[in-house]
Amino acid sequence: MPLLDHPGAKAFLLHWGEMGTQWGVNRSVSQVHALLYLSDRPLPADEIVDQLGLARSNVSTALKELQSYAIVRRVHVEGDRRDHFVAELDLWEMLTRIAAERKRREIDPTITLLNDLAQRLAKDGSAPPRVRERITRMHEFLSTLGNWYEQMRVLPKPTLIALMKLGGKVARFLPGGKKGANSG
Amino acid sequence: MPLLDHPGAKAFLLHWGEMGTQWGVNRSVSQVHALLYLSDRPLPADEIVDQLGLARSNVSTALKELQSYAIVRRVHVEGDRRDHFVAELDLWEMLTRIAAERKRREIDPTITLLNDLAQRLAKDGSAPPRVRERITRMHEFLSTLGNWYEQMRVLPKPTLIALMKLGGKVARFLPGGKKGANSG
DNA sequence: CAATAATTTCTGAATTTATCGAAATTACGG
DNA sequence: CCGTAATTTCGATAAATTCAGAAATTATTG
Repeated sequence: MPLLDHPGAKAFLLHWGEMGTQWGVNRSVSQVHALLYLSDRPLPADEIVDQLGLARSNVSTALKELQSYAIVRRVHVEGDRRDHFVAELDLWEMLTRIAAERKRREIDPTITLLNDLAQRLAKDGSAPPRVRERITRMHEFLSTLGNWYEQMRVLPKPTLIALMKLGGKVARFLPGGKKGANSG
Repeated sequence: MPLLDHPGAKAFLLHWGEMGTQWGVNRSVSQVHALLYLSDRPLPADEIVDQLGLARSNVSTALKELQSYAIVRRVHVEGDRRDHFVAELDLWEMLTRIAAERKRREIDPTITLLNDLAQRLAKDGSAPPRVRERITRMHEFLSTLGNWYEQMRVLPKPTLIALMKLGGKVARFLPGGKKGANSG
């Protein structure tokens, strides 16, 4: 029985698809992801086509995109020569992989560009001072964020989760921090 | 002299525009933002039109959108009856405002939907168990992230900056944390 | 409060992006 | 290897978005 016969499953899938479009991911890609996320078994492309009513080629492209984010992977199913696909089910893992890939695709090239521009502007006497200053600031800001991200990225997942659970309380540990530092 | 006569300024602006499209913001909006960010004075809409070569109506819409994120604001310029606009120049402030607005527009409604679905599925005996479990998990995950965000949001900006500068070292303060906890 | 400047809203054209179906390619089983 | 199933690539079309210009609205000045 098709997963999407269930209204809850369908509602989730439709919403997830819209969500994708708002974040610059095309609807087919996020719908395929939603379907695999809800599925209790690896699905072959054909079945995704049937359930979502998309063209075969479209599903192929979507699967490739999802694999490039490493949040879907190909698995072999005994006795079936078709490829099957499963979604990453650990949501924390899913989030960090998406973050990693978006940084790689979008943030890193931006930092590189800003770095070039900032260096060029520093030597260019004719550059409007404000432009130099603002681009330099933006470069510093994104670099700082990038460095922070790199440091978080390498922490073990349980550590990250613990930090998140700690929430605002982390501030207690800062030098001039709020009352009650280190005491709990 | 038009700001964009400078090649560095122009390169920044074009890149920023593309960046926007990849994150679900339309190019005009992010270009207007980039221009205001680089400008050393408040600009009236007309001047944005001239410098970017966009239609007046577009600029109007873009400014409205940027104001809805609270990263651009209208200012009055002595002796000129036209509205003028300036961008938020504190980049940390800019980031937190964008984050706040995107959460409000996209994440919060998703959590609401997932909450409804999870509740409904819990009572629906006919629901496929995997669907129930996965939707519930997603709901818990996003709620946890949302709660974390709320706690971070209310911290004073200097505290947030200090935490970011601390980077991976925050992990030292966790109960079973890495070597050297609390000793610095 | 009338005249006009400034701004916003609306509509349709142009461009871009998403999606499809056919054709080509690749992988597999006999 | 040959035939067939499975998958991907590619050109064409549909859908959606962006954008300009006209019309309507709002604000400001004298």
